[in-house]
Parts: sequence; structure tokens; C-alpha cells
Amino acid sequence: MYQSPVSKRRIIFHVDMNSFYASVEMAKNPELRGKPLAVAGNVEERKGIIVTCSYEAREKGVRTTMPLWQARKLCPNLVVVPPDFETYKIYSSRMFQVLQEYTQEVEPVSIDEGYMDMTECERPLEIAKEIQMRLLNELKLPCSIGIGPNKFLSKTASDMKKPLGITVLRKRDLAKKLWPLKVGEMHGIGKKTEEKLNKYGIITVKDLAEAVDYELKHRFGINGIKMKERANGIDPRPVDPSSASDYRSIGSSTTLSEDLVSVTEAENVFKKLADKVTARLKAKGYVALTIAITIRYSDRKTITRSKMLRNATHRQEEICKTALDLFRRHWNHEAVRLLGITATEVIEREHATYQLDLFSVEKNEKDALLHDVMSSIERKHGEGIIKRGKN
DNA sequence: TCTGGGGTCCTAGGACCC
DNA sequence: TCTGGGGTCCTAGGACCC
Repeated sequence: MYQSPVSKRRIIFHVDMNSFYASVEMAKNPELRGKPLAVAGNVEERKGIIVTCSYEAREKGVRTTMPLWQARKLCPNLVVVPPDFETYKIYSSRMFQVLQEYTQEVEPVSIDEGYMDMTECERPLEIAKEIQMRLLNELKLPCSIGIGPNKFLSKTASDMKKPLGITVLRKRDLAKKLWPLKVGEMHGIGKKTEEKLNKYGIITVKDLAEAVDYELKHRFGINGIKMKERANGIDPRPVDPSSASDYRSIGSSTTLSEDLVSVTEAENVFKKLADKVTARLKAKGYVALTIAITIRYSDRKTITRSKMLRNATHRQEEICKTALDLFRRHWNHEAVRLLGITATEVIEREHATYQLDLFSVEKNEKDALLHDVMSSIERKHGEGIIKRGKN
């Protein structure tokens, strides 16, 4: 039988920081330790939701995404602090620095979790303990570590014991540890998919592991097959250290303090959103080929509308104008709760092709001509335009 | 007094081309 | 005379995760 090169037995760690934002706040300010602490968005009631909370707060029933007023009702002495993302990023990079001392094969998944390929490690359990202790002693941050033969199992393992857990999940443990769980507890299966699976009589992970391939394929597409593989402990995805560094999209959105009902108001919001998106594109050296907007109405119905640009851009005015055009064209005049701008199809600026070719000027009509002329003026001023290209 | 903001990936339909 | 099938691009929306 053909043996793929990745069939070598692997040892994968999943390191997951416990209530990361709250833990950083406590590391920063030790007086907060042992208190029911919540990091909550804008203290304005409408935006006030729990982003993360300490285990002391969880004991009282406080949960992530819960509105602040509700959390305070459950836990009257809740200490609430606003998020401080700059500090979280600093702690995050220190955390990853520690992980990188053990292997170069570290793949950050989010600000507070990552995979490590520890296949070459002789004593994984001891090393996991060492990493956990170092993060706790040096950064004052607790974490859970899952150890398994692939990403899915290590991720599942790290979830099994929190806080400060170390859990090994081997293939031979599947029937005992994974299969009794409800399918919704599997990473990657959310509420909707769980409901759909339940409808077909698939309740536990064991049911999924034993389900008939063609039925899954028929009802869930390629994802159905993947779900079944995971339920059987199969996951060939490699740990990819480079995957975290490239973005697919960069966006910014805001829930308004009051519903908005005019284009003028929308214009003001889009200006600020475009400022943010522009700043972040520039900071990362990206330009965008497509601009999308999100409109959420007061009944929470949400639409997205997008437009491709002729030239990749990171310019605030162009992003703002495109967003506003989209808004004018698609807004149904009902009250708006949230607006967002997302730059998608982002590419590194230096990799984009610079050009102002006669062909496209001939092909496109007046506004293209105008646009290109404007752009060429900008280029003289060092702004440079970037042309959508096929390379 | 309900429910933020940052993302990723997948699907599906219509337009268009060969 | 009257219509195949494949591929790609673009747009919209949904599900999921942290």
C-alpha cells in the first residue's frame, strides 16, 4: 500500500491559554487575582458584552458573550475592565517566544493558542509540563496543553482539562474518551450542524464515526467526510508555521450606540471605519482588491455587499467612497444597528503589479480613463497605483 | 436592557468564455 | 436547426471559531 510521507507518527501539542485576556489583566495587576473579573467591550450598555472572564466569575454563571447587565445581575461584585489589546499582543508574542524555544514548528492559531509539532521530542509529557510551568512562572499565565497524534486530537485534548491541564489523547483512547461526547462538542461542529446531524439520528461522536460515507457526503458535502474522519481520529493537516502570517481579509465594524437612519450618518461612520482599515492595511503592507460592507439592521438581519476594484488600494478616500456607494445602492432605508468595512483579497503591496497600460485605458471607458489619469498623478506623488493582475 | 468584533472557509448561482 | 459541458470569475450568504 502507498505510504504518504506524512504517515509518520506525529506528536502534536495544542497550547491553549486559559481565559487569556482576564489572565493578562491579573498578571498586569496582581490585586485582581482571585476576584471575579470580566473583560468587557465598551461599557456602553449596548456594546457591553463579556469578552472573557476569570474562573471565579464563571463559577457565578458569567459567560463569554453575555451582556454586561446580565453578568452583573449574576455576580454583583464583578470587576469589569475594558480590553487592552496592545498589552494582550505583547503577552501573546512572549508566549509564542517561549514555545519557539522548543521547536520552530509552531503555528499560531489565534492570539492565545497554537500548535507545536513535537514529533522529534523524546519525552513529550515532561516537556509539556515544563512549558506549562514556564508560562505560569515567567508570564503568570495559566494554560492547558493537549497532546495527540494530530491537530484535531491535540485540540480536543487541550479542551478536556481547564485550567492548567495536560491531557494526552491517543488513537486507542478514542472509544472511551471521544466517542461518548455529543457531536456538538467536537471542534468544528457548531449548533446548526449539530441540529442537522441529530435530525439524521447522529447524536454522539460514535454515531458520526460509524455513519455511512455516501449519506454524509450527500447531506453535508465534503465536510461530512471530514467530520467522520475527525470522529475516527484522522486529521492529516500539517503544523504550518507560515499560515498565520498571511491575511485573507482585514476589516473593521462597529455596533452604533444608536440606530442610524440616514446616508449622512452612515458617511460619518464609514469615514472612521475606512480610517481604521486603511491604517491596518498600511501597517501590514497590504493593498486590497475588493471592498465589502456589512449592514446589520435593527432586527439583526445582516447583509454583505462587495465590489471589486480596478486597482488594488489602501487609500482611505477610495475605500470610504466604495463603501458609501455600496451602502447607497443596497440600503433598504430601515434602521441600521451595525456597519462594517472589510478589505478582502488583500495582497502584499510589493507583490502587486504596478502598471498603467494603454490596453486597459482603451478597453474601459471614461471613468477608467479618469481613474487612471488620477492614479498616474498620484504615482508621481509617490503613492503608486496597483493594478489587478493575473500573476 | 439581549446577543461584539476579529477572522476563516465553503457553497451556490449567474455571467461569461471556449 | 435550436443547444453540451467544463472552467473561471464575481458576488452573496452561511457556519464556525476565538
